Amino acid sequence: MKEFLAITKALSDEGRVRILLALRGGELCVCQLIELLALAPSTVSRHMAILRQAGLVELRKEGRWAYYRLAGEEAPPMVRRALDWVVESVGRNARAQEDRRRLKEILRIDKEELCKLLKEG
Amino acid sequence: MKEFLAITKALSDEGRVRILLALRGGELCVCQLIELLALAPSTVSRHMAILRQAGLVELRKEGRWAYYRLAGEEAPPMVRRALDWVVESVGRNARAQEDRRRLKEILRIDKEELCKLLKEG
DNA sequence: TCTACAATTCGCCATACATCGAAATGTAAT
DNA sequence: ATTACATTTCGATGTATGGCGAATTGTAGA
Repeated sequence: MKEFLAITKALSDEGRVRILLALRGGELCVCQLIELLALAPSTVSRHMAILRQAGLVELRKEGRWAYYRLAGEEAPPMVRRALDWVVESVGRNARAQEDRRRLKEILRIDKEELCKLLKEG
Repeated sequence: MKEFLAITKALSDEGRVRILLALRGGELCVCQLIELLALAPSTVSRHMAILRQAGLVELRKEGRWAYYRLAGEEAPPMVRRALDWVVESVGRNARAQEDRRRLKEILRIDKEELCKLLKEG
């Protein structure tokens, strides 16, 4: 029950749901999610910790960068079904499509460049 | 997205999840849920309002009594899948089984009798 | 009409959570 | 070694949420 509630709580924030949907296209760097959601780095980092604690996303660290991806096939059925449910329920949402569009643009920018831009404003 | 978040928020409280699982056996009166969860009537009523707003349960009023049941087949797929997910994830939980046992006993008591007992404490 | 009563709504309190900026962490480059 | 920098952790603040008791609502019976 605790694990289940960790998932439902993780899913009960719009920003975190948007993150999960954005990760459908493959792993993303934290700075890319910061740009997408327009939130403070500390806030996004906290969101990722919550998603990770719930088992919904996995982390890969490479140098200074942190890449997050959706939980894989080996994840517990409870988690897999949660992710499927999210995608089927809000994957075609207006907000989700807008994010998809913006994400394409964000991915065009080099990561290093993107981080610089974030600092300036 | 708003409807989806209404569901995830509704599901992110243990008491409300227990209520949904208890309703698997068919509709229940509010006083029966009060007894099962050992919460104040006002609290249970609020929980039911949240579940109803999310579309997860339906209400039937009969005289002074209010009966709640799980959303039916005609409910949106998002809701149906949520309920299926809940049942499959925590339906066999220890807490859920204990509730099932206690619910059997509660259902043996006449509703009028049960309400009287609740007043006394 | 008046009373009893199941359920709901309201007002209040304590706790949990989202957010931010500042400080800390750890890695890469100079 | 030192600096630069992506990310995380920490501390503070405002808002949301769960809980209760009191007051309200609406229905059934006296």
